[in-house]
Amino acid sequence: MNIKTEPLPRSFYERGTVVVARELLGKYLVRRTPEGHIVAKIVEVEAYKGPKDPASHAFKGLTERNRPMFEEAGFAYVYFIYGNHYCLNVTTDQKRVPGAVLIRAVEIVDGLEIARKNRHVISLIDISNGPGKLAKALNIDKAHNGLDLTKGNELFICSTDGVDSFKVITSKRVGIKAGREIPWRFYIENNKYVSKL
DNA sequence: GAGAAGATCTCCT
DNA sequence: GGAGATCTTCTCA
Repeated sequence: MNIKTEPLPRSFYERGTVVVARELLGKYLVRRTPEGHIVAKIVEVEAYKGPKDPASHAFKGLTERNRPMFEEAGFAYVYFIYGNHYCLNVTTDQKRVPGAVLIRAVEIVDGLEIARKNRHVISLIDISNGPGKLAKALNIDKAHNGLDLTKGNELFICSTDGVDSFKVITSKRVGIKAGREIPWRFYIENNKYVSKL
């Protein structure tokens, strides 16, 4: 199986948020840094929408913070939370229709030494099995907020040539207080990098 | 301008 | 299994 170097096109992201979230599983997140590149397979995601989703940042309408969710699809939406952590999202759906997919966990397949250095942990799994962890491992912060993921620059997402078969598990979202009952969390079955079962 | 809450992680028991 | 860390953003006065 070979990883393509072409970023996914804008049209991939300009669909319903839940569909995009599901299809992002098994895709590869590529991060280019001065020290080298890191490639990470996406193994866990959550979908967040707009006015009908009480857990979403866009629930109460447009603010300066959630603006990327209302803009065009295929951009990074990075926000800072709990005084410690960044979370990486990908914007989806049509312009003015808020939507984003939170990338919750990845499996690093290349550039492991760089990621490990960013994280200061020994355990392989602990490097990237959570949204705050993977952002730190890939050295992603608010400087990447609003970055276009279809340009193939320092951060983008691409697919693979071969067929990577896996089973997708659907479950309820994690770490939120409102909208818990909506089953918009998706992950790859039996992947040990998934944050919680 | 102040206060509260938050899509989490880590350490401690 | 539980609580503290720690700061940005939003809301209200």
